[in-house]
Amino acid sequence: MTQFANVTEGLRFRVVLKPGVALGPGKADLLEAIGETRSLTAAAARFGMSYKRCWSLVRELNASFRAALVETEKGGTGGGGGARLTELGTHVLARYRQMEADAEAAIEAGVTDLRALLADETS
Amino acid sequence: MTQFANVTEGLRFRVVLKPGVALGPGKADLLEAIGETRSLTAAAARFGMSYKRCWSLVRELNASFRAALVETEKGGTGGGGGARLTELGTHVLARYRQMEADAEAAIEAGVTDLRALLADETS
DNA sequence: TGTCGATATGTACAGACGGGAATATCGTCA
DNA sequence: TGACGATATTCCCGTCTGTACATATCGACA
Repeated sequence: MTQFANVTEGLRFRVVLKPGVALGPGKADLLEAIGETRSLTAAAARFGMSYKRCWSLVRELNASFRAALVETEKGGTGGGGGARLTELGTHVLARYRQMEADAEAAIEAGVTDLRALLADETS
Repeated sequence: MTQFANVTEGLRFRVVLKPGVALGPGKADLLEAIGETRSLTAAAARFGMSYKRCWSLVRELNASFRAALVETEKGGTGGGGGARLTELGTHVLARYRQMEADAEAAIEAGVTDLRALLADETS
């Protein structure tokens, strides 16, 4: 149960911006989910991720960039708090998605080639 | 000491060919080193990597593809054995390097953009 | 035939990662 | 003003990864 079924056959890669700072599918998906659910708890639940991990990733992201990508509130509105993407967060996410698509297109031929060389399997 | 200084400032990404099979900078560098040193021990030492880890990665690679990427001999010739890249191994390595370059070019603009948004640091 | 140097392999141990649970904090609303 | 629901934070512990150590194996060569 180390890794769930989230890793499908699709191409997954992560961009290392700096030795300690990387942006990959996990964080991107999380940002997206936060933007949609407007809640860390809900976003985490979507992936079966623990709240703690979700919050750790958000903190990491916020600390890595010059401004927060995710803004949170504790008490209040409606339920009792919430989260939302900042403008920067939205921008970063969009950028990543674009890079993802670009890179995928760039190495598509190579991936096809390499996959043909893999050992036979039922997959 | 979990991560050494191997992760430079350059762009590092890994290609996931199949859920369990990934090809990244580590394995590529290792393949390259094996091709040059013709020895698992020497290749491992080059990165300060333990011999066992080196051998595990090689085994993993060989098992993943339809044929071995690295061929080894136990006793004999000169010192007492050795290793070398097969034709397939050479091909796979070359392919990966090409994909690496292509992808890097494709997302270069995005990386530049995102890096400009990182928190200020001495790096 | 015995030595040497490399591959091949298992065992034990240490550290990192992540999960779970418990707890604190906060602000709106009934 | 008290309850609720969400964020925020810490501790404990199991799991996994990889290192270190030890050892087996093998084949050319002196």
